Amino acid sequence: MNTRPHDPLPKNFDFSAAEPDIYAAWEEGGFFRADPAAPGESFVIVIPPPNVTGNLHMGHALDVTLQDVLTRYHRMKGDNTLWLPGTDHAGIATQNVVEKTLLKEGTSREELGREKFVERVWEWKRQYGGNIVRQLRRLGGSCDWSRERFTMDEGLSRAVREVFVTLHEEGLVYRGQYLINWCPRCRTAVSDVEVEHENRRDHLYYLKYVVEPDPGGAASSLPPLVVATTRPETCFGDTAVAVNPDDPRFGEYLGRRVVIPLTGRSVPVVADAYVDMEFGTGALKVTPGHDPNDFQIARRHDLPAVSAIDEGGLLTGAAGPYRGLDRLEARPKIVADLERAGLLERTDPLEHAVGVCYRCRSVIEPLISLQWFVKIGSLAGAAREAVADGRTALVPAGWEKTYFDWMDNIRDWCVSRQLWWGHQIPAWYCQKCGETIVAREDPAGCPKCGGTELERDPDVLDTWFSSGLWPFSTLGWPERTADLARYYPTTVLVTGFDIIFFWVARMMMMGLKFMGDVPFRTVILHPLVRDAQGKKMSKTAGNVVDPLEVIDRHGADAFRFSLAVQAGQARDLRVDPKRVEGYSKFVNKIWNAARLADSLLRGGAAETTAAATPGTTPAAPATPAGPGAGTAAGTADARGSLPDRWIRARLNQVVKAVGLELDAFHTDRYCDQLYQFVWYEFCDWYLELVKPVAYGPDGPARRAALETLGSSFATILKLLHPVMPFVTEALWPRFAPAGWDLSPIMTQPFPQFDPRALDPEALDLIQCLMDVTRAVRQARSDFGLPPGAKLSPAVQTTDPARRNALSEHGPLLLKLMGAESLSLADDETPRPRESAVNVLPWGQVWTPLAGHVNPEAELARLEKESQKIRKEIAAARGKLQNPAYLDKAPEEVVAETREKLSEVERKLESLGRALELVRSLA
RNA sequence: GGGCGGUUAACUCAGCGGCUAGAGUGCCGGCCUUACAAGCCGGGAGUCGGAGGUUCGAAUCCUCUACCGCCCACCA
Repeated sequence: MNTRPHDPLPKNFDFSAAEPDIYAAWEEGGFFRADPAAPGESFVIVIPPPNVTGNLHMGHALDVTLQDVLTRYHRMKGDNTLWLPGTDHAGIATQNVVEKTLLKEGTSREELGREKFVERVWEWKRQYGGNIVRQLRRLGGSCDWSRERFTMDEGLSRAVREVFVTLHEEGLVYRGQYLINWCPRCRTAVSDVEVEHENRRDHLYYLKYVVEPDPGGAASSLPPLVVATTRPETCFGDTAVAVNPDDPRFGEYLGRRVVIPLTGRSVPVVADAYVDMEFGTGALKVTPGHDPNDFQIARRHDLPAVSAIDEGGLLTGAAGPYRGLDRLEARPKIVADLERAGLLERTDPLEHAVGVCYRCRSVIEPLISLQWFVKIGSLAGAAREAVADGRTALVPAGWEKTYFDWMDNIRDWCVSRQLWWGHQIPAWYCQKCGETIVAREDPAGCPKCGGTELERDPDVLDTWFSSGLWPFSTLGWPERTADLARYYPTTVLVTGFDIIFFWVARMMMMGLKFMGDVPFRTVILHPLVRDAQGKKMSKTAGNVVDPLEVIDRHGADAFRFSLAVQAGQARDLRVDPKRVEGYSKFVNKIWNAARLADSLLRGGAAETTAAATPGTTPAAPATPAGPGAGTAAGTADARGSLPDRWIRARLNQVVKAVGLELDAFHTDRYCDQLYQFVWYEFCDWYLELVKPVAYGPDGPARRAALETLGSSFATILKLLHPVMPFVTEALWPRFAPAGWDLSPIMTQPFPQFDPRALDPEALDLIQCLMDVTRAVRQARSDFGLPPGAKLSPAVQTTDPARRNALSEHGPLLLKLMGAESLSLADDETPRPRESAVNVLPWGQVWTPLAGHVNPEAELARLEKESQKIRKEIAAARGKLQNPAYLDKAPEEVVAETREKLSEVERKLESLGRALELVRSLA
């Protein structure tokens, strides 16, 4: 069993066939499961629970990808890693969905009754609730499914009840009659954050309130009081007209009564400083039952509240003949009637914001209602403090201000909802004595009067009440479980910034209150997903890109990579299928590099060339350690060939860099660095450098090279695994180290930086080989040398190390630059007459042009280059002649400038010689 | 009304006090070189939104300003 696959890799990665099998193997292997008893530092993420009825959208995909990258990284690092998944019951949203299907069936929740309806929702949940969870698996999410939770499962419901009762005991939960936000469509109260404001073009109506005769019965000589309002239909709820006490225009009206138009009812004129003299007419109709400001004014003046609009959004009996009309339909009728009665002075256009329900977009109706509230002051204060003092960090930190502003201006949280789907409020009312009982266990009787006729509060709690407990309720609270002890506080929360108030803030409050500690150390607020044009994705706009379709088309790895590489500090992330396609090429690149490496390691050439030599001993397996392990010292031979030394040194640098990026949660830079390195260094240079050796005769040198090839590719796969779990897992069996025990790559240790494995010499010399190769390629391209032209370039340099490297790797270079021979020259060597010159900091490259010479063109080229260099010299000299610069700039910077200056001066000198020669030809 | 973000190559973005401002895509020219044409090689391309200021040095920090976007908000 413990054998490597021997068959050649297929030409392409068949991700659609491989992904499900790989995922199933991970899951069956139990590799996602966390063990609180295991050693290691804890790394914990709780998933932002998607709605049970939901389908995977781009926002989830981004969220899950980022969490999975971090989770896989920390798991490989050896941390005790838990990623806890689950779903949210999503009160209104879910209830709406089920109600819609009932409607199609020709019935309704009212017809079914509460019990049957709730049972229907559970049924729905059982049937479709698994959808979203299956879809998370398609993305490769390595969640610990054994710990999957649902906000309405038994344990979490207990936690909700415990929290509610405790808060009630402490006086932090109360019930009362206040003006709240009401959605007439959902027929429930909603909290402040659930109201969104939309700017609308509307009208300001000027209504005449006729002054009532004074108590003596004499008709008033005062003209009618004109009041401006956007909502004439609420006038039936007016209980006063208010003016500013300092407003000289209305002094005579104070204390008088005015008649509400269309009603005959009269109300007092009161003075209140709230009234803005500048706005409208300076007189404000006071409607305490339907406006938050008016509600406040009414409290100050002890005015009654009249409800003119009911919970269905219909006008009440207070509206007389208009009773039963919808508030929005009533307005034009009322305006017409006012006009007819001569009580409408005029109408002005006005743009203002109206509140709408964030779920159904209906206009929110403020009305007075008996609801449950959470007293928020102390909770918000603690939550604010925890971010202010750094116990929890928001990333990017710019969000802190938003968070503080919200916490500072927060009002009590209305938590009761007139829904059936959710956690029913644990409150009972004694029908005999009216006592309210809030209890952990269902009460049998009234503790006050002993009455047994109790009625339970029909309302349920705001969905966000239970999600606010998510970081500890999912770990078993209020039980003192091993999970809770080990995994709370969680390490990082990854979510979109759109739910800072809804969710993040509430978790902060609840975590601090009930666990005595913050729920997470870091909150990563990632961008919101937009379409390719930057527009919000929405069903109505028709620009929704389905993540599952993208995965079907390009594979999960390419999709994940495209999300992770774009998830920087910006606020928008544009999902463009073309871009995903671009990264699918990267997956293909990796696959093909693997094909090459694999075929070489298996002892033959690629299968596209000659057949593999039968019986050849497979290459020595890769070493398990990271790059360069144990090779810091020793002779050149012991360190291996120059390309070997170089790739190990580079890989070591990359290991360090990407580790730092991931530790700082910069998945974008982690991805970008790997992309650059794998494609433009490993594939474009290293693999090309290895080929001649690998295809050459067998021997110690070849074997050493193959060993480096195998181990470095294995390292690359491990580095890529967090973001590209599938393709790396699929390839792993080919590159796993000796003693391979069938354990998957996801359980391998993440490569570690080796501070001893630096090799600046190798980096420098390979750079030199690259420079020469590029110079010759450039000359070939610039002068249009035919593809078959035989070139015999020369490199002029006196640097012994470089001369050495060039002569040693001459044959190798010839292939890369398509030349016939390469010769070395020194300062004494005369330059061949017909040749292109590339000036490098340490020498020149001469490429003979063999009849393709065009001295004028080259002259122009060299002159252009010398212009550029002159400018650089001037800049560097200017700096070094500036005493302020020498005085104030850091030493390293000055040293760099000096070095730079001598380099460009050398270059210019060298260029000067070249120019001279070309001029003599031209 | 208050706050936040963006403005860098044709497009999408990175860089956020010091290398000649980068990458991907696109574009132009040349290659079917035996891992990959989903590829290779070479190339052109930007007064870093505008105006001031701080600094030896600014795309980067400060002030003002223009446009685009987002969030919060009890002027009816």
